[in-house]
Amino acid sequence: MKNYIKETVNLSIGTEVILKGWVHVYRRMGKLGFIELRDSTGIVQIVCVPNEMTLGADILDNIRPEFVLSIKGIIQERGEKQKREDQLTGKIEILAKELEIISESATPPFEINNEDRQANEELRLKYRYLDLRHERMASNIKLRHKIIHFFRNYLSDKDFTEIQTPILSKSTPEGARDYLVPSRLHPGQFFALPQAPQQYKQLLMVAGFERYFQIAPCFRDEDARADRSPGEFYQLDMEMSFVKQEDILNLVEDMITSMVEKLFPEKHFLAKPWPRLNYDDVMAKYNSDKPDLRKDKNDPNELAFAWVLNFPLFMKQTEEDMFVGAGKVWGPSHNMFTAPKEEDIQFLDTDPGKVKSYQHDMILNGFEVGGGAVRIHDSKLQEKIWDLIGFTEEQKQQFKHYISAFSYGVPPHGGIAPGLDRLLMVLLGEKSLKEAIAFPLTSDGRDPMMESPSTVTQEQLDELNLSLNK
RNA sequence: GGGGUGGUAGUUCAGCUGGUUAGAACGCCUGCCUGUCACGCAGGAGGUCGAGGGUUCGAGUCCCUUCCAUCCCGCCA
Repeated sequence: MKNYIKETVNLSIGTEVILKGWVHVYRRMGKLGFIELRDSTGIVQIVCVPNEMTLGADILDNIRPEFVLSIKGIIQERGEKQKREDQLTGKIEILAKELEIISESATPPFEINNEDRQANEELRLKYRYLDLRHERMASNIKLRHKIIHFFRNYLSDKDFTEIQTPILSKSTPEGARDYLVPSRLHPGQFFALPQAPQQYKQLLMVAGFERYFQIAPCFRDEDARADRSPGEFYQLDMEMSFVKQEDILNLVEDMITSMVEKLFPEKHFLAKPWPRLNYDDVMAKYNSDKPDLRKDKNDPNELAFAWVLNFPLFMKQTEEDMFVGAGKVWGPSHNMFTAPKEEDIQFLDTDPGKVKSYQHDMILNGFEVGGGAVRIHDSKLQEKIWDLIGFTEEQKQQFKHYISAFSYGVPPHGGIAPGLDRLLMVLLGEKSLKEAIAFPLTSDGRDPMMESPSTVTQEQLDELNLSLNK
């Protein structure tokens, strides 16, 4: 076994340790060698004095950055002039006794130990396994883990059950373009990757789980933006039964607030509790449904969370929108399962544009970091909504499982799905989602490291009954 | 699909109204150095200036074509 570098500060002077890790920086002072050794927990200085070494003194000339080394040595206090108060291990160093090269490294295409000089994004992604060695990137990915860990514990303690829903799913006429997966066993038929586990989580409520969550991958075949990954992204998908909108907002607000206070203690909230704003007011005042409410945009630690409520249930469609039902004026402003406010149901027939919904958006510093709703749990009302947005009988048939399920006792339910990537990006103060994701795609949906997407063999295509037309 | 910006050394970039052998920093290689920590010192290698064509006595620089990157719009219930 090895010792972790962060342990060395807690062990007493004179303790023998075995450290294994990467050469972060190597400085040669004649016969002396100073290695800054890096492992997953930190960096410590190794002092190599040939006279003191029983093994490896002869290889001091051969050491290069990013070599993997094994070092046996003694913890010693640094001389007064050598102490570095700003570093975790700055008061100590390791006097090497034995040194071995475990693995050599080619010269990296960019510098690992210099965060200031950043290579361009495509090069970083091509060598992502090296880019992730940068302290900032590693720290981002570890924080992502801590956030997910916090949410899991928080929700588990509140009787939520984490459930995995299928990745191979069904194409339905929802908002975004689907990723399709051809079925080999059923020629001519396709799975779709889920845009969100929307129907599954509602069916889990029908099943009686009452409280569900999932760290859910979502797939949408749309072009990227700075705050929108191409292809896939992760949401903390949640759904609860027997709740009102108020209950959902309170629970999520407490969860996010607690997480931020624990993991980002330097951050401060512009307002607690979060403001709850009307969609109409927000649009009138800011001309955006996700306004940046910060008072001081130069303060990197200011967090302006807010809820946006009372969205219209429908939006007028232009001909080009054509959500479904060609020629129909109204389309769902969010998703078609969102419940209308009870007091507005009377307007469904006469003035649909007037109907407000139980949609709730969570916004932060100008980003939408989560959205959800209280759902329709009355199948008659659901069918009425579908008629209004112009669903054909054929389209309704694609949801017959859903209507069928809703005939067997449905609890009132609702939920939300905070976007993990985007939330993390804002909390980290990063300008790109890619800084919050271990292996992101480029903006045009490629992976320069794996070189995906890629062509496949004719045999694979034949087996799937696919042919490519030029 | 439309628009903006960019492509020069391994990396990040400079290179003026076209003019000798295309530069800097860091990285890399060699040598020296027993307390460095942005180590230092001395020396060195490294370039199809994205590609193709054109204008010109002469093109990294101007023009055309094309490829690539990146951002925005469309799109994203």
